[in-house]
Amino acid sequence: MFEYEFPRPAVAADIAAFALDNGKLKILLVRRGVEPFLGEWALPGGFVLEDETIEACAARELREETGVDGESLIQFGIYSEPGRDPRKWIISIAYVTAVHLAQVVLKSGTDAAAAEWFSVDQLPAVLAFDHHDIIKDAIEALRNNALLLERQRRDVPVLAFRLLGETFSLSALQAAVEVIVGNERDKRNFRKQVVEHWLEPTGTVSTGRHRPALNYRLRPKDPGLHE
Amino acid sequence: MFEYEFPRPAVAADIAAFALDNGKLKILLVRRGVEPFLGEWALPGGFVLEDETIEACAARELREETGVDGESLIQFGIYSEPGRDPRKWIISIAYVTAVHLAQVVLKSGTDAAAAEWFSVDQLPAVLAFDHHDIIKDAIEALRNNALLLERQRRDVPVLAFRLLGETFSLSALQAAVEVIVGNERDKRNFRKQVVEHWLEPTGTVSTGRHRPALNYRLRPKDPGLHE
DNA sequence: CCAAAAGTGTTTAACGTACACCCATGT
DNA sequence: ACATGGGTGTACGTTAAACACTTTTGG
Repeated sequence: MFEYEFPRPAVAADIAAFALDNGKLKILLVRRGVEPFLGEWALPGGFVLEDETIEACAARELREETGVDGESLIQFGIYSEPGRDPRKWIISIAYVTAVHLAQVVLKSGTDAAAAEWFSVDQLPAVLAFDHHDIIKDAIEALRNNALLLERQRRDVPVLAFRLLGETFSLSALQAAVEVIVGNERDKRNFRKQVVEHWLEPTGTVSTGRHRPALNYRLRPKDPGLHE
Repeated sequence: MFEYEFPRPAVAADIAAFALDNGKLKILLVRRGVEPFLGEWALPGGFVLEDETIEACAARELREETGVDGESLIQFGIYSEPGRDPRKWIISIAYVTAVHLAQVVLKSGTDAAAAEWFSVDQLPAVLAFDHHDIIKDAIEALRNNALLLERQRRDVPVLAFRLLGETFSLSALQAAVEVIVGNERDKRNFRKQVVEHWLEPTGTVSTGRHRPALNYRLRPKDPGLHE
C-alpha cells in the first residue's frame, strides 16, 4: 500500500458569535457575496489557510467581520455531512464565542457583502448550507459554556462575561445569564455565588435611572485551586 | 471577490481507542505501513472519503482495525498546526472511545502493518506526527467522559461501561473507573450511586475465586428525567 | 412621595463523603 | 479454617435552593 492522492475537502471555520442587544440575544450573520447561496445569510467564516490552525482561522475571520479579537473561541461541532454544500466538498469546523456589542465594528469580510445581528428567535427563514443546524447547536454550546454556576468547571472560558464590557453591574450579569439559559434565577443566590467565585468590585458605580449599582469585573484567576 | 480554488488539506480521523487489559489501561496503536513515519507507531486513523462524515470515517477505521463497531465515538480535538505533518498538509480530527478487549479482533488496516495495545504509561518513545500530544489529550477526554459520578450529565455516552462486557460485577466497574481516573473511591458510595443511576441487576452471578458477585448491566435509559 | 432597581441573611433540603463489619466462596 | 473479595447503613458536613424586606436614586 503506497501513498496516493486522495480527493481533499475544503475546510472552513464557521463562527457563531453572540452578543446582547437591549436584552435580546443576537447572533452575527453575513450575507454571502459568493456562490453558492449568494445573497443568503450565513454564519461568518472562511476557508482555512495552509499556514494557520483552524482556530486561528476562526479568530481571523471573526476579526475581519467584527474587529473583535477572537479570544475564547470554543469549538463545538464539525459538519461534514456529504452534500451539505451543493457543489463542493466542504467540511466546517464550528466555533462559538460571545462579544460585547459596544466594541464591535461590523465590517464586510472578504466573502461577505454585509453583516448584521439577528435575534436568535427571529432568524432569516433561509440560511446558507446547514447553518440552521449549526446555529441550533451553537446556542446549546453557548448555554453549556456561558452558564457559569451550577456545577461548572472553573477552567473553561466563560462566555457570559464576554457579552458584557470590562465592568458591569450584578444585575446586568444576571440578565445576561438569564437571557442565555432562558430561565430566571434567584437574585441573592446568584450574587452570592458569582461574587464569591468570579468577581471583584471595581469601586465604581454604574448610575442608571435608579439606585446606582456597584460595578464588578472578572477576577483574574483564583490563585491555585484544584491542582 | 470571487471564488477561486484554495489549496486543500487532507483531513483525517484519528481514534484513541482504550481498553482494559488485566487492570491496565491500554491504547491501541498501529505501526505505520506508509510514509511518512513508516514503521513508527501511530494512532489508528485514516483519511476522510467524500461520501462519509468524519465520524463515520472514524467508525470505519476503528472497525477495520479492531472489528469493533465504532459507537460512542467522542470528538475531543482538532489538530491543524501547520507543519504537523512534515510533507503534506493534514488536519486530524481526533476521537476517543473505549472497547471491551474480549470482543476485539485486531486486524491490520489499509495503512497499518500491525496493531497493538500499549499501556498508557508505557507508550513507545517515538510516535508519528503529534500523536503524543493527541494521546495526552485523549486520556483527559477519556477521564472527562468515562467518569460517571461527580456531577456528570446523564446524556453523554459513558465510556467506562464500554471497557467492560455486556454484564459485569460492581467491583469490575469500580476497578475500571479507578484505573481511568487514577484515584480510589469508596466502595459503598460508589455502589449506591452507580446502581441508583445507571444499572440494573441481571440476576446472574459472576463466579470468581471467592464469593460470587451479582452481575449488572447498563440500564437502557432513565425514562424522562430532566426535560 | 412614588416607581424602580439595588442590596442584603437565614433556614431547609439535597447531596456527597467518611467510615467498619459480616458474608460467601475456593483452597 | 482462613484468605479473599462481595456485600451492606448511618451520621456528618457542604452545597444548593427557597424565601421578603429595606435602601437609594430619578422623576
